[in-house]
Formats: sequence, C-alpha cells, structure tokens
Amino acid sequence: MAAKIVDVLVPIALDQAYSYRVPAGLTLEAGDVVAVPFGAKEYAGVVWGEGHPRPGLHNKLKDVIGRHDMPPLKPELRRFIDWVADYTLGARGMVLRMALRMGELGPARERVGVRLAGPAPKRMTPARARVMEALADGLLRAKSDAAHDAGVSVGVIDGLIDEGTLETQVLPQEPVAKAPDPDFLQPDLSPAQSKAADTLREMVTRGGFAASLVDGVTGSGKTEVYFEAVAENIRQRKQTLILMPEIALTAQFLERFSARFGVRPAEWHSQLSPRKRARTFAAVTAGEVSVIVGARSALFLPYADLGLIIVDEEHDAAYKQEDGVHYHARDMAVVRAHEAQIPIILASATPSVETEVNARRGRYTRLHLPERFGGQHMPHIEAIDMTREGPPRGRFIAPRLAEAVKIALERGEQALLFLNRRGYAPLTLCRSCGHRLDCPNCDAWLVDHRFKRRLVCHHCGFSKPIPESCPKCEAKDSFAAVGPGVERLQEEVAVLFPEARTIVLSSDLVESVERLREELDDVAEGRFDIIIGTQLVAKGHHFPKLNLVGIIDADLGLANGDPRAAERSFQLLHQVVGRAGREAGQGMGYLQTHQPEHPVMRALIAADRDAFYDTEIASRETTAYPPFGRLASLIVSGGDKHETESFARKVAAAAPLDDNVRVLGPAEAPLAVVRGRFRHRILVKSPKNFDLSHYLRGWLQNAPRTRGTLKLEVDIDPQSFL
DNA sequence: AGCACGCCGACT
DNA sequence: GTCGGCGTGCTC
Repeated sequence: MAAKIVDVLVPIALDQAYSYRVPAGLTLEAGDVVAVPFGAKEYAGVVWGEGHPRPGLHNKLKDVIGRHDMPPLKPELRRFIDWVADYTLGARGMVLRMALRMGELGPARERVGVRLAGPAPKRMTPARARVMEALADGLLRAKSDAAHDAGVSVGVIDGLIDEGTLETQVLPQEPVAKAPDPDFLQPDLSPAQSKAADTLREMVTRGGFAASLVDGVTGSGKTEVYFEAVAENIRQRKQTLILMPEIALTAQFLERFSARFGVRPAEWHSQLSPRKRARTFAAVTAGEVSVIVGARSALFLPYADLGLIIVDEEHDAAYKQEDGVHYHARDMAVVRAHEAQIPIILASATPSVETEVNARRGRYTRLHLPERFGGQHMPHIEAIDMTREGPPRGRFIAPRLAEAVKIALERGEQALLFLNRRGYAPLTLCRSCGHRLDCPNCDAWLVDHRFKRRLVCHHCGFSKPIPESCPKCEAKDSFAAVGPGVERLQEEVAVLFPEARTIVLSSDLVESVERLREELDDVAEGRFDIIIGTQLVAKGHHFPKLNLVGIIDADLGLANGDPRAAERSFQLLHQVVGRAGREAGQGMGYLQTHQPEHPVMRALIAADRDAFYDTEIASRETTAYPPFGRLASLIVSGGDKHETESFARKVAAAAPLDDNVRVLGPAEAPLAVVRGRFRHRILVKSPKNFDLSHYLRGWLQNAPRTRGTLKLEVDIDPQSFL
C-alpha cells in the first residue's frame, strides 16, 4: 500500500474511520496498529485502508504518530469487525475496541531471582543458615520461592543480598500458559465418543469452514470428545479458542483440561488483572498461547493463527451481550469461523432451537452421544400435579416430593430442591391495607431477603431494611410474604427434615468465587444432605452423591410472554434434573407443576428431547419467529414518561414502508420502569432472508434524533424480552 | 467514547 | 461576579 494518507479506525464510539498523513520514513499497511492523535487524546487505532479524505479536509489532516510494535490485525479479523458492526448496527470503533482490549502495555514488573554467589555472611544466624542450605545447589530461584523453601521471611533474603552472599538476577517472564501436550493422556473413549472424535479430528485436519454440533446429555462426555479436536489442532500448531458462558465458574473444566493436556489453558475474561490481561493479549497476538478458554469477549482477540473455535454450552443465554454492542457470541463465533475459514464446534445437551434447526437441515454436522458415560442412566422424571396433590397453603413442597426426599436421606443420598428465585419471598404485602412493597425506581416488587434483613429490587439493586410497619397504613406486624424464594424453602425444609444438613446456594449469598468453589466442593464431598438452590446449581459442578432433584416450581419460567420461554425452561429444567444420579445409581426427578400436559413437561417426563424440539420448531415456523424469521427490538428509554412515550411513537412512525417488515408497537416494555427510566419497545419482524440490519439503518437515519435523557437502543436477534 | 464549549443556577 | 451542573456537538 505505502500510501501517503491512511484511514484509521479508532476504538471509540464512532462508525467512521479517519484519515491521517503518514510521516516520511513510516510505511504502513492495512491492519497495522498505530498511535494517532484524536481530539485532545492519543489512541491506538488500526489502519483500515488507504485514505480517502474529503477534498476540503486535506490541509486539516494530522500525522500518524507511529506504529505499535505488534502484529497487524489480519484481514479476516478486520472483515469480521466490519461484519459485526454492520449486522448489529453498532459503531465499528466499538467493535474494534473489543479486539484491542490490550490493557496498558506498560513495562513488565520485573521478578527478581536470587542465587548463592558470594561468601557466607559475617554474622551467621539460624535463618541465614537455612537459606544457605536451601540454595546450596546454586540455582536461580524467585525471591519468594527462596524464602518459602528456606522457611524464612523475604527480609532474611534481602539481608543476604546486602551482604553479598546472594546475587540477584532478573527472572525471565513466566509464560502466560505453558504449551499443552496433545498426547499427555490417552483418553478412554466409548465407541460413540471415538466415532465423534474421529469426525472432529478429520474436520480439523482438513481445515476450512465446517460447523458441527456435539450433542449429548450431561455426563455423556462431550468435553472429552471435543478435547480430541483440540489435541489435533495443537498438533497442527494452530490456536484454539474455547468459549464458555461464564468463565468464573469453570474450575472443574480447567482441571479436566490439565488432566488431558498436562497444563492449564490461558484464560480470558473481564476479571483478569490489567497486567495479566496485557500479557495474555500480547501472547495471543504473538501466537505464544496455544489454547485459550474465554468468555464471549475472547472472540474478538487478534489471534496469530486461530485454527478452531469451540462454543461450549452453546444454548446458554449468557452468550448474548445486552449492553454496548448487542451481539450473540455463539452466532458471531460461527461468522468468525467462516471469515477465517476454520472449523467450529458447538456443544450442548440442549441445543438452542436455532442450532437444532441447523443440525436437522444438515448445515451443521450432528455428532450425537446417545448415552451417559460408564453406563449411567438418565434420571427417571415424574410430574407432581400441583392442582391435585399440592402441599397445604403456605407450603411449597408436595407430600410426594417430601416422601422422596425422606427416602433419599435414609439412604444417605443427597437431594437438590431447585427454585429459581432468590430471597425469601418475591412479594410482600400488607394484610390490613393490601399495599405491596415496591421499588421506588422500577416497576417491580421488592424481594424480601431475610438472611440480609433487607428488601431488595432485583432490577436496580435498590435495597432498604424491612420496615417495622406498613408505609401506607402504618399497621404493625401486618406484612405477609407471598410466594416462595429459596430462603423460605429452607425454612420449610428445616421443619420437614430437622436432622438434615442443608445449604442454600444462591448468587446473592455468594461472597466470592473462591468461597462458592469451597461450598460446591463441600456439597460434592457429601457434607450436606439437602441443597436448596437457584440456577446457580444448574451447571458446572458435578455432585456424585446427588440422586434426587425436586423442581419446586417448574412453571416459573413459562409465565411471561417471552417467545423463548418454552426453550429456556426446557433447557434449564433438563439441565437441573440431569444432575441427579450420575454416579449413585438411578436418579429421580420430580417436577412440581400446574400444567403437566405442557409440551415442556411432557418432553421432560418422557425423556423425549426430540418431542420438545418438534413442537417448538413447529410453533416457531407457524409464527415466523427465529430461526424462521428475523427479529429486532428497538428500546426507547428516558427519564420522563410522556416524553419517552411520544418519542417512541415518533420513532415507530418513521419506519419505512416495506411489505416484508412488520413493526409492532411501541408498547410499554414488560418492565416498564427500570432505574427510574421509562421504557418502550418496538418489535420488528421480517422474513429470514431479508437484510434487516440494512432496513434498520435506513429507518434510524430518518428517525428523530434523541436528545436529553432519551436513548434509543437497537437489539438485533433479541434474546430477552423484558 | 472523551472532551470542549456553552448556557443556566447558587455560592465564596 | 465565578464555579460547576450537564446538554450539545465534534473529533481526520
């Protein structure tokens, strides 16, 4: 290229690239990472192509400051960034920002090592003698290691350095991750696993774009299967990205990885320290990292030579980014694999309807793992019809479930009672005047959290102590808790099973990731008899002694008008009941429901996953919902109710006429007020093969501008309808 | 996204 | 009179 003027994309909320003069002596190519002045600040941007400044702009151009010392962004990544920005209607600069999350590449903090070099110190002490002994081999070791090995404090080491007994040397940086060994452990695979692994290995060897779905129930060994593809990709000396929905809770996964490959993989997620982030980023760019396990943001990193993408738990809703650039990491992963012409593997026990349809149509190769590993059986599921055999008023555990728990406890097995509701009760009302305690900022009830003695809003975080008397009628002791949360359930469990050791696992009670890990270990080792949990218990950890799962309210996720309610419910409930009986024999699951004939319940009871997908796919097809049609959601929000509403109407009125498109609304969002902001939603539906992004772009160009507190967000392929 | 500019209210 | 609140507009 070697142009005198280049277009540079800066990682800020702008869609446009800006033109800069290239100073003499600097040669730039597309993809080069450069420092440029922009406004008052300096940014690391990327050369997006040759400059095409508007004629009048020529004499206003600034100079590129210089080129960053890092590999250029490959064309495939630049195409991917353009594609994502175009598709999501996000600013290209914001998408680029996700690819340049490099942190500050400041000077590396030097780690100092020590080794025995000089004569013994003049004054010898017992501690000093221990150091001399520990370092007698004359080898270099980190200061802290030396202190630890000798059983002394770092101060003693420092003293010996001053004496000249020890000499210091800067330690080489430890690599972000050591090289995984594809042959560290020969896996012991079932015939079905071997067959699937062969197919995947072949896909990796062949290269080029190919998508496959590893589809098998919890415990069928999906991970072991795709690890074989990872092993093959390591042998090909290419990088592997393994996407996980929630990286913080993957301790068990990291252990399985190191059991198979001998080392832990590199990690990428938002909680990385800036230093670790910068080092990992550099290592990924330089190709020094072979396998990276990451949250959705890892999809945008500038890999030196990416050869394989794996999306674990591909159905998980956490893959959808709901703020900033709205994107679905699973879908974008397929796009990236396609741009890079590499294989992608999706894995799930309960695939998303989109993925299931792609597999049924043969667009994705389905690798089915039909049974649990080691001859374990899927749990036997029964419904408990709450209209006919429900518990007495004010109680939530039906007699039949209570009996099953009793038997499990007698056998020394664990029981899990699942209720996807945090706190004590979702609603508190005054018995004397009927007043409901609600959030001052949101259109939502305050949830009673008795462990914390507070009322909490689950939408904005507002909380206040539980008042003594009704704020409306001032009646004392008049509050009634309506409905159950996990804390209330524990109260009932304590009455029914006073001897049992119980634990409540709920995200709001989690002090730290480490503490949760300990608690999960305690559960796994059998230090609790009854686990009462929210969706926190649905994934990740494996509990060998768990043989009984009771779903307290199987209808909970079906209540709202969300088009994905059935799919979500099925996935969650399937995952939770699947936790029973992986090692301890025949597992049992009970679904407490008011609608035992609902397709979700029927499919779970009959252990007929396909039946669920059949009905759900048919229903999506008749309603032209995704994947048989396309959806976008425009969310208008603002601080003033009327202004927001009238602005939303004006936006909707600006929609270009098109026979392909149906514009629904604006309507008040189901959660009409959040954090004091009023929300209206416009739903846009189009046929599948219609360029909805292009249509929306045209629309928004002619829509009235937001001003003041008004905000207009575009959510393409919305997953949440709140 | 970040920052400067500018226009209004309430302080040393 | 000036400090500072945030609404508006611009950045090669």
